Amino acid sequence: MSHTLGIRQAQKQKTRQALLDAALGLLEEQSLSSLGLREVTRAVGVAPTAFYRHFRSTADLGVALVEEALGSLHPMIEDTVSAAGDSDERIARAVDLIARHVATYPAHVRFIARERHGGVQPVRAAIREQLARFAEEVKVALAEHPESAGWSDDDLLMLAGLYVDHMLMAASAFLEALEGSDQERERVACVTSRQMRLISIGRHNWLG
Amino acid sequence: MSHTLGIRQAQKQKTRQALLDAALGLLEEQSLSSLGLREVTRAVGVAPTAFYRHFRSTADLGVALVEEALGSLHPMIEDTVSAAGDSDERIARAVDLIARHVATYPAHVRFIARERHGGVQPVRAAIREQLARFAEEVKVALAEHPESAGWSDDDLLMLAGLYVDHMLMAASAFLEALEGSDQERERVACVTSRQMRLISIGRHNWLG
DNA sequence: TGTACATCAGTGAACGCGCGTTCACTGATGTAC
DNA sequence: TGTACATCAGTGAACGCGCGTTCACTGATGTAC
Repeated sequence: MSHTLGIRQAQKQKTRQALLDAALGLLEEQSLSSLGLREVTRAVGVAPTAFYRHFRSTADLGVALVEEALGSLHPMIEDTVSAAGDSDERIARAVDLIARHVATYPAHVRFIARERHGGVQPVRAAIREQLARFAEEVKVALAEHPESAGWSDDDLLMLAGLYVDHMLMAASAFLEALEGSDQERERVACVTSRQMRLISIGRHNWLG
Repeated sequence: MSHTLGIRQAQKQKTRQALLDAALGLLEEQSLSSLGLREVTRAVGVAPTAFYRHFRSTADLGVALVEEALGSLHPMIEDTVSAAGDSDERIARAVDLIARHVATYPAHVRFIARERHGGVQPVRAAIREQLARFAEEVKVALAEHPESAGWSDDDLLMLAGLYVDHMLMAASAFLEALEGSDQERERVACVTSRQMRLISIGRHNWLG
């Protein structure tokens, strides 16, 4: 039988998650450096002092949110880059996955886009570290492709970095279009596809 | 003879600029949505109420900062994209210009990177608008190149958008490396150059 | 040039308010026997 | 199973503080004659 959390631990985790969720909601309309501890506890319905049982500060909560937000991206990235099919099929699949992810976790995407260059140093550092790990993973996946024959490790990492950055740009563009019309979203998808194709063409003709 | 500002107007402009400069300094370590009006006036040495003679709110000041920060970019972009020489020379020149710009106006670059996706809607809108204007300018400049023969207007705009976004990514990478070693900055320059070359290769083989 | 009045950038006191943090506490849950 | 004690997530009062905004003001600058 599996280890069951005690009632106390389970309740604590539940409150912690409620704080994270409430913070993520509040962060749709402000940035972390202006998020107040009391705002968060008020939204959850606990006393301000309860906050300290879970986080040292809002910056600390922010770092936890980074793990949560970027954790959900890992499987998607794997899917995107290691999918079968020719370039155009892979691009179409990647754009679709990004669009779906943004529609499913808009607050997570907004949080990462906002705080990547935001005013809270530990959060910036956590995001940078996770994105570097992503780039490393993408690099490993790219190395598997037959098109990568003759590519140096350094060049693969350069390309992986370009992919990761561009994926984030695309996600943020989809986010802006989320409350817009279908047509607007279609335009973002179209432009993103063509930009990815251009990068892909650059890749196939690199050193060639 | 040119029109001379009255003493009153001149003094007012001086105070206004001092408020902008002080805000820009304070924004190196926080984001606009947490910047207080009193912080700014304290840094300048005027009464808090003086703020209202120049701006309705810190968001309003932020919009003014967007004009200032992105205004200084205009000539640089013109230079970069319409320069003579072959692709590699143009790329080397562009990377050098970006690195110099970041070293000269680090606070401006940080402000734009931070507030592009920041928590203050009017500021985000102002940045988006200015970047769209940049992309339009870049598109026009690109259309002049002989390599652009046969390109549709839409594809040129797609490419221009990719350039603008990537330029911002590069600027932000240089910014992170600003307080680092020469070696670190050299690495950023090297990776950026190769990414630009890959995009350039994609461009030359587009539809071909 | 001099005078009388208008303008308006910057002042300083006052306000009500929400903030982060401290502290001793409560009472449900966990543990040892 | 029952009892006695330990743990600790969440409470609620209290604190000092800085915030944004209001208001009537001052005095240098500008303007009309």
